Amino acid sequence: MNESPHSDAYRPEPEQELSDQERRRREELVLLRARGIDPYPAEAFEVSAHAAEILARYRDPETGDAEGQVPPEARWYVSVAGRIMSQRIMGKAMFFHIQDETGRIQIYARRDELGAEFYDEVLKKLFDIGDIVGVRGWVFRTRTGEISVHATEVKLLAKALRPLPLPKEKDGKIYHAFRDKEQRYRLRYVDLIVNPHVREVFRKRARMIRTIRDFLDARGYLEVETPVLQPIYGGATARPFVTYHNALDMPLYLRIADELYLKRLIVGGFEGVYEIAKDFRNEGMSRFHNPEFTMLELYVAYKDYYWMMGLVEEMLETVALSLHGSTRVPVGDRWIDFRRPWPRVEFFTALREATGRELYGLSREELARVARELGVQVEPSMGAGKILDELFSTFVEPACIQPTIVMDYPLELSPLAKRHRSKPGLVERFEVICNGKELCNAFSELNDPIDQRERFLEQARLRAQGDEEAMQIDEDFLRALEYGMPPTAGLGVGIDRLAMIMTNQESIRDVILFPHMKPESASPPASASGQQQDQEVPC
RNA sequence: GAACCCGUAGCUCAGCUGGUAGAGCAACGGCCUUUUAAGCCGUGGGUCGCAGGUUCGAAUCCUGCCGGGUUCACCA
Repeated sequence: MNESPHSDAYRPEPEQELSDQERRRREELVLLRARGIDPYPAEAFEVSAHAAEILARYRDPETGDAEGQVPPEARWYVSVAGRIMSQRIMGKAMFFHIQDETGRIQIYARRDELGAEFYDEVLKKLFDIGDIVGVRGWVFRTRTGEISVHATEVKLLAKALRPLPLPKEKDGKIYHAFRDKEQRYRLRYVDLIVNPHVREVFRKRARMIRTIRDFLDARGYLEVETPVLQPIYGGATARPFVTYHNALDMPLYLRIADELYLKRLIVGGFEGVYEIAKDFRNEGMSRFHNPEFTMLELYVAYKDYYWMMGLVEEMLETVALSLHGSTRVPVGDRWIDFRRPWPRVEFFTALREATGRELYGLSREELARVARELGVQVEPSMGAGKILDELFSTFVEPACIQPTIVMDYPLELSPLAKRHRSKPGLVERFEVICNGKELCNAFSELNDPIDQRERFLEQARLRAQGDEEAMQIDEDFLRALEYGMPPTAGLGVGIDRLAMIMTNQESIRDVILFPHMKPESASPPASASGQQQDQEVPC
């Protein structure tokens, strides 16, 4: 790796900046080396067992008797590695816990077995909570019943120079937990070390995605990768991040959706394609929004949105069963039940039930008047679609806690969806609303190239009127449609929001390992205001 | 982008109608060979987010800035 110039913000300051605990740990490095102990040894440490495995296997009362009752030749010797998480030193013997990926196991170490000098001068004085060690020894059960490893060797594998914000625990209750959100998100590695439930959230998230992938693969759909850098962004209404390609001397956009590329693949003859990937939207941040977020998009040829409803129901029910062993998922102080089938309600019916007003067929002016009567602010720039969208998210969405399929959206809101087969002014589109938020969005895809061009032109008109989020005309996509796309059903699922529900987390930051944060220290890189940065970046 | 709340030791927090900082855990020294929020005795550690202002005196009051949280707006 190159030597790169540190910015002032990140250059570590010498001694004075360090806390007393950090200074002491750095001094210990010197003392360790003086004794011939490398605090960062190169060689591998062979691990023969993990904490959870030891606890599980030794639970057997036949082998789980107190030390001394298992003859030496019958002992189970193990080699474990992990981070020291607690220490109790009692003169000539000590206990400590180490934590590996699976959990914690207690270690018992005695001076008369490890050597007086090593025990007194190294283990007691130079090993700290947070250090990573390897331990060899045999498994036994202590007088108080805790399954532990009786150490015959303790080896330092990596010295920790910073103290851990360690919570205390008694009778299952956690004291002084590390819970400052800013610190937890910025120092996610520390969060993961000291907060086991955080590790569990991300294991569940991984299992969720694995389940979805297996579900789609089992049906023969092809997982693909499409461009993140796009010359024209499309597939959703949102403001993009702009970047710059130096060699081509042109701006590029980070994708806001995969949709238009995946449909090109359907034109190309694949009959089912999906992508689970990051999209990027240059919008505000909140506990439901991160600038980069994960989306599943799926397109299946020769299907329509009715078929897709069934698929989504089955897929999310499968996810719930996989993670919870039940279709019922705890979210906050209630349960969400993904058991099929879910209620289905038409967009305008839902609005009518929520507001007591019939809005289907009303003109823009009539909608604006009704909206104002209902206390919803209407800007002059808002079209009919925008007003309906506003009413929907005010009156319908928050009330949908259990998974609900809302179908048949107004045409103006859906420039990529096919016109409804029988209802004028509507499109064959549905959303799954769950826990008061949109979770999925799906249509019978618009495959009429002439109609698609008209929809794009309408978007262009909105854009000309100042709607920054209106879609751009993508001539290449239109060309692809002109070659002919089979009737196709498409689906988008917000993976982060699904993860929030499935892991019972209130903020999207709790299901994204490294959520976006403002820089810690004052000055962001100069010229951050411009989006046409073309400085050479050394790499 | 707006409103409200928050920022004190490594962590969790107290102190805030002004008088130059405290607790528990963590750390350091000592005792302790089955402890587990180990225990007992002793010790150190903070330019109270940053910068200004008011005042004899500011962690405390005022202003601005930085960062975070929540709600709203935009959106998924």
